[in-house]
Amino acid sequence: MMQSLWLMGPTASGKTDLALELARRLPVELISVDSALVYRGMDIGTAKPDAATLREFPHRLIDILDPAESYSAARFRMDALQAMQEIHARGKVPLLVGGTMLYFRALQDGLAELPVSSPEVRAAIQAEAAQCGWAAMHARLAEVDAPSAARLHPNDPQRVGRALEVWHLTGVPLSEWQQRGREQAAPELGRVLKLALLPPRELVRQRIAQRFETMLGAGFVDEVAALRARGDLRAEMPSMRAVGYRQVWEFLDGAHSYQRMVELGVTATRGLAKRQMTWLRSERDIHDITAGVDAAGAMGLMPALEQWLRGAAFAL
RNA sequence: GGCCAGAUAGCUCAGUCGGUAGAGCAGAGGAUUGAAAAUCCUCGUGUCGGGGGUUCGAUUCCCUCUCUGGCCA
Repeated sequence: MMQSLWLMGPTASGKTDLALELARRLPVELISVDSALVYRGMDIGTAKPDAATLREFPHRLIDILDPAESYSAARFRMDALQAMQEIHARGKVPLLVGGTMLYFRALQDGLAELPVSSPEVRAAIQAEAAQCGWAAMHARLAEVDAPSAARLHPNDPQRVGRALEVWHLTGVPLSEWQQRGREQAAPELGRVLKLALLPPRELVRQRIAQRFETMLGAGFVDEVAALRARGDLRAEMPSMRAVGYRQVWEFLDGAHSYQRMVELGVTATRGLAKRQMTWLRSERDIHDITAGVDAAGAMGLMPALEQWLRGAAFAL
């Protein structure tokens, strides 16, 4: 039976360092669970492990997409399951590490069978909304899919738009698709051991501010400038909406001063960490190992963790 | 030293023709099904700078003090 180790935590919680330490010590192979690390050329602002580290400890699902493309929870689910199978077949244990909680959730609980997004339909809906406003779009949704309209807030263009998109694409309301149930919650997933890193909020806030300065010192602005210079990327793309990238992009547009950009970037990252912690609070069966790492450091924790994993009948 | 303008939520400010005040941002909590580092929802009692006066009642009007800008010496 397949088994896997999951390491979850908000941004700047030390996930990467701990994952690398685990990879050094245990027969695991890494899978990234991160909606921004998938993009090539987005290295500094995503705090991606450097090239040498990635060579020594290959991560699946990093650098698999061009920033002009978009990824999705559903694609992640398929990609991750496949990577896990491959790693398992080699007699290793997949170690999934990351902070994109929707991806973890999709992997664990499955997703309803839904049509893939259509850029054309999506653009049409956007254009329509620009004309009549999202309140009207929400009202329109209520006519064809009352349950979804009731569930979704009129001010949530992303979800209202998606619900309309599903309707246009299939003629079947999103709520009905969802009612038909999620696809099998991946029985092949097997045994899962979830570890969580949840440092105190204040510490995370501090580290985020520090790290943002470090990123800037490492050439973050140049990185975004280079992406911009390609000419085919737009601020609305999922890749360029990533925390930090959006604020630097706006700074390069002249929308705000350098200092203001730093403030906005740090604040946006803190907001991200907050939302990640909200997910984590409702996550079932997680083992909070923060205290262990703090007390002993990743190195010191390892023997205890290794022993515990074996004690938990985890075949390593 | 004189004159003028300010002093209201952690920050930037609005406002009360006198009936003890509200936005944005920040912060906190929550949602989260092919964009998720996204998108959205909820939450605001604060000696309205200190003191005094007028008034039934002052954050609002008057006096005074303190502080901060600016201008003049």
